[in-house]
Amino acid sequence: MKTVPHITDAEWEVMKVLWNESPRTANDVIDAMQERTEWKPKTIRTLLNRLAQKQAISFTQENRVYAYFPLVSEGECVKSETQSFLKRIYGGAFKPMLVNFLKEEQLSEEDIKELRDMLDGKSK
Amino acid sequence: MKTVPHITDAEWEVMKVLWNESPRTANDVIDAMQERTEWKPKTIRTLLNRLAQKQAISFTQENRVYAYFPLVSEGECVKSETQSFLKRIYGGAFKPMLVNFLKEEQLSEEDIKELRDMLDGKSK
DNA sequence: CAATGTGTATTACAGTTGTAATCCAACTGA
DNA sequence: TCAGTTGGATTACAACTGTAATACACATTG
Repeated sequence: MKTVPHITDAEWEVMKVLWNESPRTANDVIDAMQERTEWKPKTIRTLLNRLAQKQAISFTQENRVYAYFPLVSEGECVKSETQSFLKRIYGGAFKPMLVNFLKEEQLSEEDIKELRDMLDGKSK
Repeated sequence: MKTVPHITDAEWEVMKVLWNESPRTANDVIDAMQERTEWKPKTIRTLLNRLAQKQAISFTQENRVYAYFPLVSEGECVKSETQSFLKRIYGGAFKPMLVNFLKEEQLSEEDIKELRDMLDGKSK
């Protein structure tokens, strides 16, 4: 099973941009990021570098410009982060978390219906 | 709404011990921890100190010995950590996460039944 | 009372993370 | 050709984390 590198909070924002569309040049990423954050361009370049170092992304070079693209899928990362979250908070057990969430969160009538349909799909 | 301090991975293990039973002396905590981790006693004391500093726990003094107890409940912390997790991974939306989980995770027939019952309880 | 043990307080130290600034090489326009 | 601009590489730096070790103060024992 492929292990995905650990992606930090700040890095995650950059990944989202690349998952959304790629390849993108550093400047494209910077533009996209500045619609959602206050980060300076230099900061975003740092994050791109770190992500490339840890092989979460890579790039192709076109003249002097790099175009970045993800090496790991959003699904993989979500799964991996979820696993460690679950492990930390709930000792790894999935159902207790669900139970807790369902207790705590407010869901619309449609949400509930949708979830129930999914459960129906799961049961044989 | 009360804000809980951020509790790190390592600190979380200590909190679990105190949530499980408190107050406990440092040595009690250390004993309990050593059943589950390899951490040195000094390490655990450091974690207790840091937790006390950030007011996640406090202590009473009995002669020269401290007895520690949580200042924040497990529920609060779970909720708070879950919020930031959700925000980071799913942009804060709860249902997409559930949908994803239900797709990914394998649940027993009883689990599914239990969840369905909970959903029934939620819908008016 | 002196040495030893024990519990707490202080200090250590490297790796990670957030958040950039500076340096350098190449391109571009005058 | 020279200076400014621009993209990338290197460096910065403090806070937070994991993981302790050392120092200190009080208590106990011989």
